[in-house]
Amino acid sequence: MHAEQPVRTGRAKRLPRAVRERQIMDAAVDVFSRLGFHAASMDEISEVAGISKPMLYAYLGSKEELFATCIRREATRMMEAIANGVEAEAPPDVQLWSGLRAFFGFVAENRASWQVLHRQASSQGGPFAEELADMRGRAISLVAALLVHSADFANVPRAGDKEAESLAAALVGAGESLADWWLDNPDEPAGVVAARLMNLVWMGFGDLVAGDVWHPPSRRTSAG
Amino acid sequence: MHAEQPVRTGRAKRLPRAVRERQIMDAAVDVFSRLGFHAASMDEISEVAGISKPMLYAYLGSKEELFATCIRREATRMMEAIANGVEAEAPPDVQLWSGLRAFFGFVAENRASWQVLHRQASSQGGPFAEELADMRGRAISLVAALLVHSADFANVPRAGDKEAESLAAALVGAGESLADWWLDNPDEPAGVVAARLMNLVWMGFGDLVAGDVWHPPSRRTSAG
DNA sequence: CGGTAAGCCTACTGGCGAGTAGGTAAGGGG
DNA sequence: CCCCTTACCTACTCGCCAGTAGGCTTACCG
Repeated sequence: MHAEQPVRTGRAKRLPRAVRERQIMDAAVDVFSRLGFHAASMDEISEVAGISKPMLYAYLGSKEELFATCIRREATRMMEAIANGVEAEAPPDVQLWSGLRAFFGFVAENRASWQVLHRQASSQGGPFAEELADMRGRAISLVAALLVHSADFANVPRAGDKEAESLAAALVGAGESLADWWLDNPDEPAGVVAARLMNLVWMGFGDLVAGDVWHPPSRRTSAG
Repeated sequence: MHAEQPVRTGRAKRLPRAVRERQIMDAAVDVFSRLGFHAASMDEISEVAGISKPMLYAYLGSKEELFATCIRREATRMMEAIANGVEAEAPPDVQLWSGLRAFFGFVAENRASWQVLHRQASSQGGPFAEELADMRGRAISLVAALLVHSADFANVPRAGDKEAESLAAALVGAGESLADWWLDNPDEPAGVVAARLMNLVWMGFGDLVAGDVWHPPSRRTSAG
């Protein structure tokens, strides 16, 4: 978690704009993630950021603009983390596995980012939902493409696009939900949780209850 | 969807309390589902309900109480719909299948209820989250129990409770997410969407891309 | 060592919305 | 037919919060 320093007695130290903007964004993500868009006040954000309210407006514009900017930044961070984690040249199951691991790794180290993305953004009807739905749509498309590629890979007639997309939506939702559950039950490392989801979606309950599980290929990459 | 009559010119007709309370609850679910808790105003709810604001307070208490009551009512309705749909004496896969079908059927016919439950309630930090998390927890426990039962059924050493619970959380999340996706892509009937999720979680991608699919019992005879 | 611009502040306004005070109709039992 | 309880209303108060006006201070550049 972040440990913002709310010690704001008197005037704040003079800092270059870029640095302040970063601080403000960090504070905003923190507050939005805890309280949600409406319940969060610009006063509180400015306090957490360690500056006064007019600075918020001078640098980041209105509350809505600030929130949208937060979503965009955090969404980009997450997508990049996942993209960096995926082993693009590996077979489909390993691609999915590496993607899941990267996702849970990101959530583990960015709880606030995750909360702001998953809970807050999706429940506000404003222009934020677009921003968020857009990123979510890209994630779903990515997974859907992977599914279609899996079918090609296995020399099986590819399913309809709608079917792949709906399955991808279900998988993305399962990941989100499991991430939420994990925040409430943080006993186990990211890899274990990711492996569970991998087994669920790749093997299915039918195989799991029969004792068949999916294993990652024996470690070929030292990066693991 | 509901078609509330906002024709409120002058005094409302005199009605017994129970009937009014019902109308108010319907209006509240409608407005909360569209706007979320904070953005919804008591003025708008009273207007949609066709009565004046003090009646809200006289009958349903504060805004928070009203919201909590809405969640409780809709959650109960949904759980009952699912419980009625599940074939309790059937084998595990059929139980899961019938449960999924009941769930998607409920969502299809109660969009507003679903929105209020899934999006609004979970994102408010207040006492509502408890109400909602409670029901969601019951749903997850139910699914987890089904999973454990599946393992017993198949004579396989049962997995840890944590494992079953996390898998159940993933499944519930997949259902929620797929339901949301479905609302944006309402081309297909509930049964088809339910069948997709059933296949995903029971067979897994690994089997699906290999061409193995799960069929409901009526058609299973020809497959075996 | 001044001038100026960038960074920062205190102290307000204005509106929206939760919740209430206090009063008016309408049905129903005596 | 009259009264009283229950249903219902208009018209407020009051606090919170987004957004702003207008002024102070400090670093850097010439």
